Amino acid sequence: MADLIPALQNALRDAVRRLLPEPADADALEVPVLRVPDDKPGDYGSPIAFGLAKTLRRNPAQIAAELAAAVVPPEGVARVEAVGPYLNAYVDPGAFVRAVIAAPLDLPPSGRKVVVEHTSVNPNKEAHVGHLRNIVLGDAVARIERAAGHRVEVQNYIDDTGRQAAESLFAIRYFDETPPADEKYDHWLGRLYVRLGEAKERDPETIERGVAEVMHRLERGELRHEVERIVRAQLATYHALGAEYDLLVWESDVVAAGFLQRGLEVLERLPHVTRPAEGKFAGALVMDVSEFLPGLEEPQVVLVRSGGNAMYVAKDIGYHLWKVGRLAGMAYRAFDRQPSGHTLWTTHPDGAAEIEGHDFGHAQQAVNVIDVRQAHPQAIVRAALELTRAADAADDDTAAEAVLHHLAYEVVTLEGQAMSGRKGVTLAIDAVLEEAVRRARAVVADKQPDLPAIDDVARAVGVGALRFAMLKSEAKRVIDFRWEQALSLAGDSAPYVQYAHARADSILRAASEAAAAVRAADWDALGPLEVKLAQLIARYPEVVRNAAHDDAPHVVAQFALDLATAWNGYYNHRGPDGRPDTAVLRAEPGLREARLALVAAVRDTLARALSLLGVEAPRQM
RNA sequence: GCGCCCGUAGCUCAGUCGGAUAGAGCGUUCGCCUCCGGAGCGAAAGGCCACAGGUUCGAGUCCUGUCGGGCGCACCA
Repeated sequence: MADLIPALQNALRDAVRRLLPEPADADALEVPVLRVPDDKPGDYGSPIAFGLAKTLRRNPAQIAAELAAAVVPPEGVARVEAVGPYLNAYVDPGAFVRAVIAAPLDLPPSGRKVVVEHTSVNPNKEAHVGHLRNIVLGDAVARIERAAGHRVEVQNYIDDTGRQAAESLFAIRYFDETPPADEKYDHWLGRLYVRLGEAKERDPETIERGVAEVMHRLERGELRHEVERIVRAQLATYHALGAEYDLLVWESDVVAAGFLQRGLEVLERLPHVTRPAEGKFAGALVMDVSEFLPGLEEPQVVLVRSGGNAMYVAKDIGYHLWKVGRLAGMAYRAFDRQPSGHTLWTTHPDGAAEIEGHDFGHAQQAVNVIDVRQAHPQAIVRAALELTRAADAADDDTAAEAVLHHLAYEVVTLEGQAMSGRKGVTLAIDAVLEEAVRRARAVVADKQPDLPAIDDVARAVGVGALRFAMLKSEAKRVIDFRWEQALSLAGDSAPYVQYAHARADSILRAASEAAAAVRAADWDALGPLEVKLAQLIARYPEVVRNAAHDDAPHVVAQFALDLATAWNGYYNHRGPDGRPDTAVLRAEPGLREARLALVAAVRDTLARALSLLGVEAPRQM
């Protein structure tokens, strides 16, 4: 609960003030308050006496005892007592649980806008398990940032002028094949791409010439329609995973909008960006990034080669200057209608500069979900953004604070092997999805054969299990993808949480069906078991804040597991006599209503946490 | 060589930005449906939190070093 802890901190601070020779010293005092371990008495505790022991030069346990005597418990706290050197508070169960249930789950709007870029798969083949982590992570981060009160725009960058797209498109002509009706377009293209790689050994000149020509056509935007076809096929996969986007950003449009040139003009005004007349960088445009990347052997980064060609980072910098509102001049139009009904927009040469109700870019923060191997180039983009911001702040202190957070996630290996598209050590997301849903369906059919919407449930469970497996541990952890582990339906998994949710919902359903004599809740009948559950629910806003601050979905996943575990434990709890003592529906009137309210809060909080991870919470499973 | 990340139970991972006797899942062993969903619950076993110093009343958490593993260090994208 939001205000109980500050109230407790204030009460403790007041007590300290009475104890100190210089009462003013207490004003700035930090009062740590934590939940007490399960085997210790009390609900919230503070180690405040430790810190005071030093300045007072006295035994902390003694100080704790004196503070306990001096403290005036705030509303909602029954009493405060010393437990050794700790100061533990017992909340008043009725008041506490009621307050937790009444507290809003939503965080207030921040007024900040965050652009989350993720997916950004090359438009030349089907997405594989390596991309899976990116998509799921990015999607969850977007949901979490939104829940934290920020305006969020999800961008998916389409590298339509790259070599990979060119190779795939050229392969169609080279092998002169037409896509089969029974194979997804991106899968078919991926196969041609691999075949072309093999054919290069036999016929290098023709292929090299052909690919180069396709690249030029791509740059001129002549093959837009062909690339769009690939992108649409890939989008079907992302949508099946539950991910949606706000805007596709095409590299050819970034270039056509002049962001490369204009970005370079912005950079050239910086003292860090120079054009050496001699030395190894003679004729090139370079940027000194030593301020941001200390310890580099070579602090100069080439932006434009001495031959005049721009490096890729330069394009990326231009793109990012637009993201944070330093450049404008892009055109947009609708691309697709996504499963939720949300329109997916795209940049487009024939689009409109203004779209009613949309203000693309102009973010205060950019989050880039890109694997850790890109850490270097990302740091360079970030350095460029920081440098331009610093330059602006010098003569205009209203310059927006724009920060780039590179969410660097580790790679996914496949059964211990490094993933490699070329070598064919790869696994398509579509195949994994199919298998996940198939396995989930078998379990659902076994456990709940009479379930009405069995296919929907199997999908929710299968996809949920997969997403959860990608999200439950930190991004910087290497994930080795293994079937039985990723699709586990037991233990630390989405189905475990979903099951807890469905169980709560089934109680609430039964209650509403039997709603004959509804009493007013008797909050005072609640006890310590309910407090433990409510304490977890009360953490939710803090969990969202922390997860958003660090762009760390695993924080939410771990919370969902904790809450589900606590709820399952409560549900199965037995009293000293060995009999269940937490029955909800069969509890006495009054207590029953209070418990029902708590169960509803459990269910809603579980559903909310799962939704932040993009995991559905079926009412039955 | 330089830089970043990781080292916690047999395996896979958490650990509330320094607090109480380090927690889960999987696996192993033993229990629990005359009771609201057993995809569940309870219990047992399993740990020099890589190692060595340091800071602190207090270190898995912060600092330094060592060892082991991963990744990155282009006028490539």
